[in-house]
Amino acid sequence: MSVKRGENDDVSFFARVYEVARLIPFGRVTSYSAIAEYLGSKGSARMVGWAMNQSHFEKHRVPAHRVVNRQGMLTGKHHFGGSNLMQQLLENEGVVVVNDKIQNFEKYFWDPKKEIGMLIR
DNA sequence: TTGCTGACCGACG
DNA sequence: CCGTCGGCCAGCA
Repeated sequence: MSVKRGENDDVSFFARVYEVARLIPFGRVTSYSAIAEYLGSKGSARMVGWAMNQSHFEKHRVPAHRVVNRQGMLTGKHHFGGSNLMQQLLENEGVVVVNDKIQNFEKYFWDPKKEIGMLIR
């Protein structure tokens, strides 16, 4: 009997990523690894990025532009139509981006493990 | 089933 | 500072 990896009782790994991504407040950003760590798979930041890639197929719009890498760099901007749309969206929310990198990243950083934990508490 | 890729991360030299 | 490598796991040929 094969074991299905990445799937849980009701929600798949991807669905969880989308769910967390939608919880990111306006004007806030987080990282792939932060989401991965929140989901219990710290080393699977790549899967979060892959999920973001597939997020465009989701009915509800996922704020993928609020998800960047550990350094606060817009590594996934190339997947937003090929232009600097990702940067435009972030700046529209008050986030300053210079040379594809978020300024004061720690200031805007939204840690799901921490923030959501405070909500449920 | 195997092998490769990928919007990442950390370690190593 | 820079390039390279291993680990992580889902999807695809």
